[in-house]
Amino acid sequence: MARAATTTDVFNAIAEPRRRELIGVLADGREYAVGDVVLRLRMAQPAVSKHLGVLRKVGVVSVVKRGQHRMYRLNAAQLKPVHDWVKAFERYWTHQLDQIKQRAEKKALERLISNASKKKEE
Amino acid sequence: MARAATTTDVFNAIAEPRRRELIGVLADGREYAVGDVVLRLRMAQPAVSKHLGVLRKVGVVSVVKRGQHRMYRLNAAQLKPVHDWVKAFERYWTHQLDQIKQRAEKKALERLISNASKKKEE
DNA sequence: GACATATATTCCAATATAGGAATATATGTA
DNA sequence: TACATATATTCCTATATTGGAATATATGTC
Repeated sequence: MARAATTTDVFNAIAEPRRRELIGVLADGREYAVGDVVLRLRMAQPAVSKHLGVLRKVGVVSVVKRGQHRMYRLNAAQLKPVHDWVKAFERYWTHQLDQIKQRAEKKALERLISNASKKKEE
Repeated sequence: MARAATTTDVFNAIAEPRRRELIGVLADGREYAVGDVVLRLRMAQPAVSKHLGVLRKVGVVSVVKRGQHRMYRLNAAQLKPVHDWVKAFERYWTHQLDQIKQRAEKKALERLISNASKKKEE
């Protein structure tokens, strides 16, 4: 089996950094024509069209035609699954200094143990 | 250019659902041998080893040898970039009912406008 | 040493990609 | 109609992937 298509789900779609940049441009909630994005990101037009196509397929952006322009708008709600998933790990880095210290000490201890066992094994 | 390697960064690494499942197993912060994960997820052993290898390369898990076992542990802090990125869009879905209503109305209005302009263009 | 267990690595196949270049398709305008 | 603008699509190439099967590499135990 090959790697899952980028259009499989949001996780695959946002793995590509250019697409995250695209989303960044649309992040203010306003609609943008393809050309606007091309100018802002200085990306080739076909690249922008293709990336927007991927984002559209997973529902992260929506399009409406207006004259010869296609106006793209962010559909941020589709990013929620990513947020939900990663939010579960929030506590590992939000808990303040004392926690960080605790973890540093724990890590140092683990390193000692790890090194000790490595030496034994070599 | 081909798609970026899965080991390029966390975003690419977590795009694969099996790897998110792996992370899910390690989510309690305890360490697990490869065999433990194989049993829990009923995945083939080589698959587990490979996926853990990817996660290790991007720093999401760490390993220590212990006897014939390799104990993997989650390094959740490495997931922070994902959290930071997606957190910027939080407001789009966390704001309560009245906000959702507002958005629905806005959307309905936009749809009217969009349809109107579509009709003009056809 | 012989054998079992735990894990990693290699080889294979099929597949989807991203970018670039060229081209096609609308649409607007004179 | 002819031309310009905006956008999408097609074709190309190089590359990395995932899973499976087989195999290699520790390590533990008798």
